[in-house]
Amino acid sequence: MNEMTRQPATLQAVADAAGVHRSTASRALNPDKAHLIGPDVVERVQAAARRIGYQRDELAAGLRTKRSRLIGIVVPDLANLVFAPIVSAIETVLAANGYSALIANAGGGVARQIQIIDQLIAHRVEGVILATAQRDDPVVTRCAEAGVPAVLVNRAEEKARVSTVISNDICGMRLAVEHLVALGHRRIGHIGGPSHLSTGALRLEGFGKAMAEAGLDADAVVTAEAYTRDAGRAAAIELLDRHDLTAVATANDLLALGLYQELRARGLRCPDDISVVGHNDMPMIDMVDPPLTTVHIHQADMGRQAAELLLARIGKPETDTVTRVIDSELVVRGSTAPPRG
Amino acid sequence: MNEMTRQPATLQAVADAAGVHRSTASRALNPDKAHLIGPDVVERVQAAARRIGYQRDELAAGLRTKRSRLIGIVVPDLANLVFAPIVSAIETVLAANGYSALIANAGGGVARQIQIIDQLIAHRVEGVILATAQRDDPVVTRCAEAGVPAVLVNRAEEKARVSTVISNDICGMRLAVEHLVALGHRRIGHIGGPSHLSTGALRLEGFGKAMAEAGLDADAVVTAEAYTRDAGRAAAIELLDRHDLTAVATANDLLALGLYQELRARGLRCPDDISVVGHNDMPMIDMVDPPLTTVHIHQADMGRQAAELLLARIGKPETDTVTRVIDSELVVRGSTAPPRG
DNA sequence: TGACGTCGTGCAATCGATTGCACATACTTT
DNA sequence: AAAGTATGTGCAATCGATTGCACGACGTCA
Repeated sequence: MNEMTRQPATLQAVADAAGVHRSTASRALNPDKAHLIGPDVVERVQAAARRIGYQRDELAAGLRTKRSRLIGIVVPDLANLVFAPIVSAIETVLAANGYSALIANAGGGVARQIQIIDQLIAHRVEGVILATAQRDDPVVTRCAEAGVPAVLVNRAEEKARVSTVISNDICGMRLAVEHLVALGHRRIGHIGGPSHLSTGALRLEGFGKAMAEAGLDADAVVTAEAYTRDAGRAAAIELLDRHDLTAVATANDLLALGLYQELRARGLRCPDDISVVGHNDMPMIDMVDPPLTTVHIHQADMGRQAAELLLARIGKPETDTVTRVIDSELVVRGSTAPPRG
Repeated sequence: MNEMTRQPATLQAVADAAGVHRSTASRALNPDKAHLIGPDVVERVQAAARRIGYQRDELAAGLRTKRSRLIGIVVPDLANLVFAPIVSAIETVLAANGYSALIANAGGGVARQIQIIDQLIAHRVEGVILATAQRDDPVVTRCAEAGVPAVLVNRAEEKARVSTVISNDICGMRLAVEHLVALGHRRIGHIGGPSHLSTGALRLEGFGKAMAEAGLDADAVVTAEAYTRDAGRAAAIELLDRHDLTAVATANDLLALGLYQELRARGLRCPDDISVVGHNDMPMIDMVDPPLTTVHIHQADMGRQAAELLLARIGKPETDTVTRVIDSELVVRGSTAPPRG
């Protein structure tokens, strides 16, 4: 019950307390090497370690072993609800495997992102998970240069240079359109996400394909500047000014909320006047008014798989890069109904 | 343009490239010590560093300097929307000061939390920010033992051992009650948070005081097991079964949502039959049906201040512990109205 | 009894950067 | 011109843990 509060106990202190050399103590404390040491000594060292409250210094150990047990996670914005479940799931998997998560907001532009990734590299992260990927992402390039394994989640690059876990964006948007068509809608518009993001591009593609299959025109399309309510509303204004629609499929729930606001401002009612379908099924979106019909993506599952992919890669660097596409599902709530008349 | 991808450049390599000793290179690259070195040499070293793509190894540097430039953040659940803005703000401040955030989910019990904090300590975090504090928290004790500066955010301990940033829980709840009283409500109930959390205890206290000041009985009180929708609904069932109320003030928005569900199940309408006030004003809560009247707490501000407090403490360890109480504000939306009849 | 394994432990180098100290050079000062 | 003072660099120890190698002790077998 010593007062070990001032100077954290070092391995040398344990060794002294147990009357052995510090290398012996090191081995005794390492499950993988403990068999090299006599059982009685192992016991003695472990007892000493417990007694003086020894805690291994990951920093020092990492210097020698080149293993920081740190994984970097980069998200566009932690406060964005879409990413919370993904990050949470990633962290859980990492923790279960003895890794800690170094999480960074990458709000700003690409320059800032590079800066962030360099910061992570400086901490010798063993790998990174990026939720920020653009269709051609300089950050991925930077990771490759630095030899840091990277995995993409939620957003993909145009050509898959690294392992990636995304939802089936094309298929998801198809579900949305098919649902609207089945309800009897013909004049269907689309509020798309930024085109430099895979989600924006692929969901737009899915929209086009599904509309064509239904024999409908897909010309009522406006692209939002960002995945925000405000950008959604701005896009909605443009879309509604230019087209006479009975339904809109949006690339993202926040965009749908922006559309909600504009509908309300125009005195239009959802779903009576216009049906709306979102995308992502972010937390709480089931509580909005009206409850949003949306495409549910398995965020926790994506996060988990991304983490597992990265850990596998770290364990076996020559592993092939794979792209996992997670199917999404339509969740019908109150924002869609047959068109009037 | 060398292929530096395999072995990351070391300081020694920079020194060699610049034709100086590595200690000189170290100083030339450190803004605080660069003045010790000749301007021309500094220039030469920096050029060399740039040329071979040198990146300082925080791990190795930290070993010597005892500065990891890492801050631990512990939250109950990253996927919980209440914490997202707080964590996001913390991370932003840390990044601006050259620190990185090591974030951990502390879902499980106290044992798991201790394990997590030990993991953080093993990474030699220079400080931790805890959003998990119980009224008497063993994790805080553990930090004190290990000599790691800690700051509490959102939830406080009963006796302030470390600096803390919380919202004015008592006052916030008073605002809620006063609002309901002003509308004409007399029979007002309360769904409280877990009593081992400061938010639960203080908001309950605020409820009692405000009711007393209004000359009303504060006996319609039920405590929820946790801050979740399900626990809120369970508490709502008990509360509604036992009391005939016209309004309920809840300790948390999620609890209010649970109450919403139960009201709907019973065919009661909000605010026509029962008014509801939430607490926290979490993201998106303005979009629920009906839009929730709630007490807005300045989450980003709290996160920012917590981070600043911690950084100040790290810079100057003898700093006094302070408790910052951030005033909250009532946001009136659609879930409150005068009682009928 | 001597050669040879095996097993357990200690020694010392190593990871990469930082820093107190010593030393050499140049520049004042009297 | 000698002594004294900046000024700029190099040397080597240091942070804490890991690990290849060597060495001593013990046991076995011939």
